[in-house]
Amino acid sequence: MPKLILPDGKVLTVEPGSRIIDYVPRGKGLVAKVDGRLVDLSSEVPEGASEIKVLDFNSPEGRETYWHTSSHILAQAVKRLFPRAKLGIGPAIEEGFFYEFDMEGRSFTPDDLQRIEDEMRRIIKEDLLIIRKEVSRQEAIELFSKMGEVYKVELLQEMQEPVVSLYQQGEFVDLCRGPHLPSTGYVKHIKVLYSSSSYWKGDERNPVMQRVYGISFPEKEMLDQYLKRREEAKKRDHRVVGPQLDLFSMPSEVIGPGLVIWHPKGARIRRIIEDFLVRVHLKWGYELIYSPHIAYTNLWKISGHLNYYREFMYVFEKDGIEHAVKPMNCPFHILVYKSKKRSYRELPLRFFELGTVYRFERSGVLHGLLRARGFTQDDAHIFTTPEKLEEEISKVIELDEYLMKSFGFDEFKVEISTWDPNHPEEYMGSEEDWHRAQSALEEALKKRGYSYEVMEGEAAFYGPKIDVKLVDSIGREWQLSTIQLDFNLPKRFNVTYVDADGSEKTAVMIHRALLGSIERFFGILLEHYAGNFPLWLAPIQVRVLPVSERHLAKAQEVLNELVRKGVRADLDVESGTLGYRIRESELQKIPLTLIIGDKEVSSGTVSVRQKGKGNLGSMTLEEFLKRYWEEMLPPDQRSEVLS
RNA sequence: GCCCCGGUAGCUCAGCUGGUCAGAGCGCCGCCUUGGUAAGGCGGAGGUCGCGGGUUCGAAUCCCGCCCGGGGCUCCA
Repeated sequence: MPKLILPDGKVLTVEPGSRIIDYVPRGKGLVAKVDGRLVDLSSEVPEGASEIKVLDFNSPEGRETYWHTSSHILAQAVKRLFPRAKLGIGPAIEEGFFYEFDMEGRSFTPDDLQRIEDEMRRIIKEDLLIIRKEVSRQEAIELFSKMGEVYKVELLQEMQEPVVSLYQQGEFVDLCRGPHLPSTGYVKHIKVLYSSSSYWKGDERNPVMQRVYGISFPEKEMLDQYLKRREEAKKRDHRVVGPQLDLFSMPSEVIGPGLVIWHPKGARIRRIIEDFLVRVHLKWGYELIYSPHIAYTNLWKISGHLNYYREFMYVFEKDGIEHAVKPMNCPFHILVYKSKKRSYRELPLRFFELGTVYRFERSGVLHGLLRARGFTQDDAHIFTTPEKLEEEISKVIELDEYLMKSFGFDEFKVEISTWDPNHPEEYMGSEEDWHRAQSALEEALKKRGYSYEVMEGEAAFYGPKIDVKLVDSIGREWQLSTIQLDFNLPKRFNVTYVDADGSEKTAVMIHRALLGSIERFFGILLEHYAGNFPLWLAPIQVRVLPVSERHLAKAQEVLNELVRKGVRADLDVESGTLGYRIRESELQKIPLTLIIGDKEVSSGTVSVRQKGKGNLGSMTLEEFLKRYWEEMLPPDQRSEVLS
């Protein structure tokens, strides 16, 4: 007899041929997995089934089904309001769902979206049964042709399957693989978020579709929380906060899109980050190098980049020779390596550069600091022998972990991109190279205790890679570090070393950028902390604030002492009430404010106010410095660091 | 690049069915206030309404082109 496991872990024995939903109290399950196959809750227990798992919103499949059904409700609502809308596709996405429509040149207004949302609520209230039907492909083509759903017909014509499934809820029928919730009433709290245009099948030669995005949850609180998080993310937007705190600007109308100007305070933070990176890399056995910003395009002809990268490069001609601004640093690092004959004894060699590169990204993908045209990579290339590869990867991961934790990120997600073993001909390098490299990556991660996901077939043609995503303070994921093996460039540039037996061998090359780009990382950091940088990164660590002009001299004295000790401090010389100036200090997100008035002058103390914590009372300047000194230093310069 | 939306003072935005439509708040400057832990009061300066062209007696407002920004552009029956 098949057994059925409810989301709460309860196990029931069930009868084949009976409906799964009959064993599941309403609200306790959304979709079922029969021996690993996802099916509708309203389907029957198949003959020969052994295990049926009922899934709820806590499972990825449960959420996906929930959102997928939500997208059908969205489509039904749009069809009711705009009968001439033609259906495109409507999947669940990572968070939420969308459905796209051909609106005959019309686009949705905010008012339309509200009406759609209201209609969706009505459909949910109607609690329409969702019925699966299987028909022949031909039958389906006829049905959708009759309905004028040309896109559905197109999809059907591209399909191979002789039988397809339809899902019907009330008057609405859609071509869909499913599974779906049992009825529209299973969806509880929905919100239409925004609309945008896109192309049918993502191809700009195809008709324009109008996409409507939405989200839904079983609990009101979940929806509220989601909306609050979106709101919070919007408030943290680095493109708003950055200029607000006077850190940087991007006056694109004057200098062009995708380029950054670093203002004094932003430049300070950047310099602190860069100095920290340089010290740490030197400590970890890297050599610091510099390379030029331009070179003959021929250099990238050798590297092979020019062929498929040319449209992203800034190319210009001088003296009849074509030059390019560098879109990457790799070739230069290789040239450093090749400047002399290398012995296996000196490997691994690690070259590090804060390399500023320019890439002509398509205008539509630019996004503040996160996707710019000019940016600086924390780029390194490691040349090693195959024997030392795994240990070297392990070291890189350890360094990555140290850096991320130093910047306040504790949660990571790791992916390994491997080749597609069915198409080895699409990749550079031998099968042996790939197996050794991929297992080196996996072993290194395992040793460091990381769980990871293997993305088969996702590797570049030139080698497998590790990508590290981190999770920020409001739960968003960011792809940052990348550690890539390269079998291609060492061959193209003939990167070799002399081995112990006197033979010349090709070195293994690792590209790695851990922060990715300083600009992008800075943007993420800014959003992660919502501008409240930790003390060691804060552009102004301490503001000295005299209560009145009488106390200015004393305040100046305190400031001088702080500056002499190397603390980044400034003096508030504004007029206005004390309350106003404290507010100003808070809004500027200055971590520490020292207030100096009559009491402090006479007792020789300072009144300490910490951002977010308020008034901490009075203490001597020495006590204050002792208390915060360590925190003001970069992580590698604190006394608890032993290495 | 393509589609949709947008560009008004340093910032956030109102005005936009053509005619006191050059406005508000914040910020800035000045004066008064010298204040004890997140907004004291009064006054003032500040704008080629993104740029160029067109329609009109008249354009921030309507039309066209360009520049720049925002949201998207298979996670996919």
